[in-house]
Amino acid sequence: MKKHTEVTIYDLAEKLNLATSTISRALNGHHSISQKTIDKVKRAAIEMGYRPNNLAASLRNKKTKTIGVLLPTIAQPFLSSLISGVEITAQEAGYNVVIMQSHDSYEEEVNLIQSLYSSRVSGVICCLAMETQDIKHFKIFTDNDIPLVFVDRVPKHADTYRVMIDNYAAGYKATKHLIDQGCINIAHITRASEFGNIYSERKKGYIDALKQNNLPVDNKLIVNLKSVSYEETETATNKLLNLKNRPDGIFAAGDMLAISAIQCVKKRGIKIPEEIAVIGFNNDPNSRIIEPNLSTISHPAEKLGQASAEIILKNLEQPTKNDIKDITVLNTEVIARDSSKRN
Amino acid sequence: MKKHTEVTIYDLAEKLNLATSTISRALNGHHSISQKTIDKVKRAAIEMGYRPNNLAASLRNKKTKTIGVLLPTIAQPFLSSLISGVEITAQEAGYNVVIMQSHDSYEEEVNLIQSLYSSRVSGVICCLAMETQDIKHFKIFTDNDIPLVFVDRVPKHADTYRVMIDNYAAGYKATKHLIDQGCINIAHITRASEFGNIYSERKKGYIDALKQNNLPVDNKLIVNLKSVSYEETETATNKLLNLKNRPDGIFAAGDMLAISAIQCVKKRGIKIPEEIAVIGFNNDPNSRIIEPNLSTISHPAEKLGQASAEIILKNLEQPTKNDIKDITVLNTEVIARDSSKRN
DNA sequence: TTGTATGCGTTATCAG
DNA sequence: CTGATAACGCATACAA
Repeated sequence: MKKHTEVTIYDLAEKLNLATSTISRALNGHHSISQKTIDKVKRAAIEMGYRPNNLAASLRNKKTKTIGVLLPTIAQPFLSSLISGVEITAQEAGYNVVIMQSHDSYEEEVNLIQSLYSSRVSGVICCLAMETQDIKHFKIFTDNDIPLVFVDRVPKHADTYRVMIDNYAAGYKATKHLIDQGCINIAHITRASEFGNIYSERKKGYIDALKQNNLPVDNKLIVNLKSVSYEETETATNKLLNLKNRPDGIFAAGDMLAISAIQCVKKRGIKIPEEIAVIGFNNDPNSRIIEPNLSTISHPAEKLGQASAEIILKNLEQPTKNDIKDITVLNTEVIARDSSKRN
Repeated sequence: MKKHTEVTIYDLAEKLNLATSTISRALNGHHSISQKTIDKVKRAAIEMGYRPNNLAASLRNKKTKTIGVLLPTIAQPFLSSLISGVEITAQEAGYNVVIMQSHDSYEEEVNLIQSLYSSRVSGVICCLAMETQDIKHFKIFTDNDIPLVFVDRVPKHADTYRVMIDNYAAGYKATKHLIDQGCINIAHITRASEFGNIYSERKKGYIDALKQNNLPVDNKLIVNLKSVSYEETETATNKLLNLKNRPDGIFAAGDMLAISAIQCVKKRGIKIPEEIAVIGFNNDPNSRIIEPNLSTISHPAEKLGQASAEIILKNLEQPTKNDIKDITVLNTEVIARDSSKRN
């Protein structure tokens, strides 16, 4: 039997000869209602197939119990792990998660932010699009006291929460690791710098590691790519390999970049790690499949998501009056595998 | 300046000396409103920082313009591509997407389904949890004419839309490919069968391909794993390699299974594809990184997502009175790479 | 073309 | 402990 008619608290009230307010309270286990009534109501609710309408409740309460997540794409191991962390944390607290992809487009990001606001999400977690150069479109959230957390690719100067890793330190560590393996001519493959500047920070770490270890910084060894495609990485790598002073180490700012580089190096018959040591960034699943296994920097994606969600939840429970929006920095470490180990 | 007070159509009405109904219609570009008023209203809306409250509209309209997606996990290349397909299609139509993960648990699936219903999503796309053995928890959607689409891991008998690949045919093709390469003793590594029976279909295809090519079916060559962990796959593979009649081909029902198997085979110093040819399933990014590159079955994940979303959208536009819920079957093909090519 | 009145399903306030 | 009623913000039927 189809019931084309939604069962509401009115129906329950009528059936049980009670007021809707009593039904509502009973359903929510309000303390001022006798256990007897609560039981009676709940039983009837199940019997009649009552399902609460969150929409109505949200409208009334002015809170939706959903967290909006906006990021460049979800089809990337790192980001889908991050979402997973958000989702699990939110779910435990009874929150839903709506996910949107900006596809690294500023325009889409702006539109989706509007849309999230119109949906009256309780909080927002965002990883900026590659294209994004300003964050004025987020003002609507801060203006309306909707907790906002930037994660991973975050603006450098902003009066909002930020959850991230120390990209500078990680870049330093990665480079230092190669130096420790005996590399003295280290190249850096990275992406053209952006507003969220995770890449530029990694690069700074790279440069400082070189300097502090008395190694020269050679701009010809630094490559800024527009995309992460295999082709672009291959030509860039080939260029490096053709240099007079061919690098003996490569620090790639992402695992896919590193993997493409390795594939290219191998094609040329150059030995890894003996002739060129390689380290990537992110600890993608792929890094354990490429041969030799890729050394990389661990990136606590799921924890970033979890931390972001927790900040939102905490703020929703007890809105911070003071404007202290702290920055959460999670730890990273070098994972040394065969692509760099020269024992 | 913070504005702690939401701007509503009432505010606009007051400011412009118009009725709220006029405002509402103007905002929606209703044809019965003069262009002049429309312009005036829209301008004022922007000026005053008006943002539509989707919640209220949804409650009134009884439609939320959001699609619920429930699947085992999003942190898997195949599934995150699928979501991506849903999301892009939905976004174009002005729909939002809420995503939930069952983590392959029946209990979680049931709870989340309730939650989706309570949120009054306009439609639902679901890939069943591994544990799930029945689908009575979805009855609430069909009972209330909320379009429901099962995708990929779908129930065999159900009066709902299904979007999937032909797992039987794909299993057959994969096996036939190995036979064509000269394999005569082909093992099959798969997962313990489930209600959504994608694996059992693939296995049937495998068996029929053997039979129709006059090859014996040997149960010792068929391995059913409980998980996709490397360890479990490794021990299973070792068992196969220790058999008296060692297989000369392996059809793994998933790329990760195939990759683990390859890694194990290589450890033993057995040559791929000369001594053992391997084919996987899904065309995960990983399959192009393992060496030798993994032959596999293409799986149109994003298209599955897109097709599912389109069915939901079409149904929302013009609800199907008749109960014809068709099954959409997308195409797959063999992608032959080095792990199986024995030219 | 515009205005009036009402309801969508809840919850909170205030009374009893 | 329970009940009556208003309000959340919007969109529609009906009137003008």
